[in-house]
Amino acid sequence: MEHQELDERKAAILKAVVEEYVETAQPVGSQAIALASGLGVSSATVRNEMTVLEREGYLRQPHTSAGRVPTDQGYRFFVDRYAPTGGLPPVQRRVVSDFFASAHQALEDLLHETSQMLSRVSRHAAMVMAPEPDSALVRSVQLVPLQTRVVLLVVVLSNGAVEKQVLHLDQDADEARVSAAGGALDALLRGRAWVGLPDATSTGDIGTDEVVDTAHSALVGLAAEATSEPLYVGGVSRLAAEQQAFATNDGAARLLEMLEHQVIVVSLVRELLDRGITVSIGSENRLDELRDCSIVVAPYEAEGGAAGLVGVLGPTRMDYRHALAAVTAVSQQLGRHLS
Amino acid sequence: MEHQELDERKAAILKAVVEEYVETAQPVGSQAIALASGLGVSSATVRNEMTVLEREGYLRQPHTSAGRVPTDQGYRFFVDRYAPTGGLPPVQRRVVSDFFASAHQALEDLLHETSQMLSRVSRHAAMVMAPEPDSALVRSVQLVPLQTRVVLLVVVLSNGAVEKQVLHLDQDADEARVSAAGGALDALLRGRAWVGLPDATSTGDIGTDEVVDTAHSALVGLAAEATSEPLYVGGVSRLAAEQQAFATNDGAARLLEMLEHQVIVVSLVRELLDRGITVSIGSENRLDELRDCSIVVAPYEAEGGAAGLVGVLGPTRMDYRHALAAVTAVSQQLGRHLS
DNA sequence: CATTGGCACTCGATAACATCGAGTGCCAAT
DNA sequence: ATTGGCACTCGATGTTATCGAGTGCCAATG
Repeated sequence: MEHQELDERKAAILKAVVEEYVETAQPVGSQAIALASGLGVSSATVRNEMTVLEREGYLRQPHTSAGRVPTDQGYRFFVDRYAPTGGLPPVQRRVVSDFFASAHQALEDLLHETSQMLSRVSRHAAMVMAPEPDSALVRSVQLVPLQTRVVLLVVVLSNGAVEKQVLHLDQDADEARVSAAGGALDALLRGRAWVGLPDATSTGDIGTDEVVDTAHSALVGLAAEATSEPLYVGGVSRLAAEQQAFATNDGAARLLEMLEHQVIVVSLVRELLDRGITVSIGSENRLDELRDCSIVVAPYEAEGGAAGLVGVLGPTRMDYRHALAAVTAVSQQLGRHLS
Repeated sequence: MEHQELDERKAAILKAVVEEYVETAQPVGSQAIALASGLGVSSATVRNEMTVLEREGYLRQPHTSAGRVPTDQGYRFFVDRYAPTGGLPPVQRRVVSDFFASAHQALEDLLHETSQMLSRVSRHAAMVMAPEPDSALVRSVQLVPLQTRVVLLVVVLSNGAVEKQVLHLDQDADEARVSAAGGALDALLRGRAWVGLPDATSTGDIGTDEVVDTAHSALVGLAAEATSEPLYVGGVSRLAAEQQAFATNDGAARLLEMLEHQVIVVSLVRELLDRGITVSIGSENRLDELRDCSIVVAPYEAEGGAAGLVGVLGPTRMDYRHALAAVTAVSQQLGRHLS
C-alpha cells in the first residue's frame, strides 16, 4: 500500500483537512488544523507537514496564500483509511427501516421510491439499478389483443418485474387464436430462465403458428437486450445545491444531459461494480462531466444471486462516511426486502 | 379585448421588440427597432411609442438608460395576436414524422421517447402526459404467484397500458387456487371500463374466495387513484442552457425539485388543459419557481376521447411560434398514432 | 399635430488602482 | 524536531474614473 508512506501525523492532518473542508467548503489553513486536529502542535509544524502533503499530491492550494484543499488523491486516502468506520445515525437508520416496512409496490415503483428515499437520507442524488434478472424465471407469458393485428405481449418474471412489448401482426388473428398462441407460449416457456431463453428454432417449435413465432422471437429479443431501463435516479435537484459542476450553466447542462442518457450512467456504474469498487472520486470517473463528482455505490443481493446496486452521486467534497453508511444500509435492507 | 387598445403601429413595435429580444437576449433599443421593424419611422418616434407601451405594461426597462424588454403581458399580446401563424419547419416536421413512423413500443416507452423527441424538436424541456384512461377497457386480468402468499396482479388495458401491483395474502394459496382466482376475476371484469369499476360488494361476488376478494379490492383501488405516474419529462438539461431561473444555484434546485414532484406539475398542467389554455407565461403560472418560465401545451385525442397532453417548458423569452408549432405537430401525430 | 433631429442626462459595465488580511514559506532560536 | 517571528503573496473587496448605449425631452419641421 502506497498509502502507508504517510506517517501517523500526516495522516491525521490530512484527515482533519478533509473533515474541515467537507464541513465549511472553504480552503482550510494551518491554524484551523492546529486547533482542531487534537495534535498538540503549532501551526508552523502543520504548515511544514502540509507542504509535504502537497508535494506528494494529497493537498492542493487553490492559489498561493490560500488554505489547502484535498485533491482526489487526498479524498482517496481518507476514504480508504478512515471512511469504513461508523454506521448510519439512528434517525436516518429509522427512516430507511420505516420505508421498507411500509413498502408494498411492484418492483419498478419500489426501486423508484427507493432512489428518492436514498436521496433524502444521503442528501445527494441517488441511483438504484434494478437487479439483473440472472436468476429470474418466467412466471407467466400472456398475449392480449389490443386491436386487430396488434397484440400486447406481457411477461411476468419471478422477481416481480413485468416486461411488455407491442406486436404488430402481418395477418388478422381473432381473439381465440391469439389467446391460444398465448397459452402455447406460456406452456412452453413458463418456469424457464429469463436470460438465455432458447429461440424458436431450437425448440422445434417453428412454423406451428405465425402468431406464436412472432411473439416468441420478440420475446427472445426482449430477454436478450439489456433490460430496458434498469436505472432509477432520484433527487437530481440536490446536485444543484452544492455542486461545483453547477457553477456554470454549461456544466449543469452537461451533467443533467449525461444523467438523461441512462446507458452511459449504467455502463459506468456497472463497471464500478465489476471492479469491486465502492467509491469513485472525481477524476477517477472516466467522464469529464464527473470531474467534480464522486460516486458511492453498494451492491445488493436478492434471492441469492440476482444482484443490483444502489449508489449516490455528489460533489467530491462530500461526507463519504455518511454516504457510505447510507448506501450500505439501503442496499442491505433492499436486498432483504426483495428476498 | 383589451388588446385592441394597441393601435397598429404600437403592436408592430411590440412585435419587433419581442422578436428581437427572443433572438438576442439583450434589451432592445429604439434604434434597433426603427431599423428592423420595417415601419419607416425614426428612433425618436419609436421611443415615444415605447414610453406608452411601458406605461401600459407591455414593456419594461431593466434599468434607466437600457433598452426595453417585454413583460409577461407583452408576451401575452404577442402570442394572442401573432403566434398562431405558421407551421413547423420542414426539417423538424420530418423528424416528427419519422419518429412516429418507426415507433413500435408499449405505451409507456412510446410516451417517454416522445417527450425526448419533442424536447429535441422544440429545443426545450418537454412533457408528455399519458392519455387519461377514461374510455379504456380492461382487456385482461391476471394473477401471477411470485412466492407463497405473494402474488402479482397484472391488468392490461385497451390503450396498451399495463397496471400492476404486488399483493400480500393472509393465508397460503397454492398455484391452482391463485390461477383460478385470476380466471374468475378476468371473467368478471374483462371488457369493463377501467374507471368506475364496480367494487366487490356491488357485484354480489363477495365472500367467494379470499384471494379473489383481496385482488378485486386492490384492483378497484388501483383504478380509483390517479394512474400512478402519467407524466414523462424529457430534456431537462435544456433548461440549464438558457434559463433565468438557473442563474442562481438555488433557483435551479427549486426548479428541478418541482419537476421531480410530478404531482405538482400534473395538476398545474391539467389545470391549463381544463381552462383551455395553451400558453401560460411567466407569472401566469401560479408557481413561484416558474416565474421566468413559460409552458406551451396542446391536448391530443386518441380513439376519440381518451385525451392526454404534450407540452414544452422553457424561458418566458422563448420562440412561441416555434414552440406552438412543435407542440401542435407532435400532439396531432401522437393522437393519430395512438388511434 | 404627428414626426424628427438634437442634446443633455442616466447608469450599468468595464477597467485601473488602493487596501486588507488570511495564509504561506522560510529562518533563526529553542 | 519544533516553533515564534516576519516578510511576502494574492484573492477579495472597495473606490473611482471612464465609456457608451440608450433614454427623455424639446424645439423645429412639413
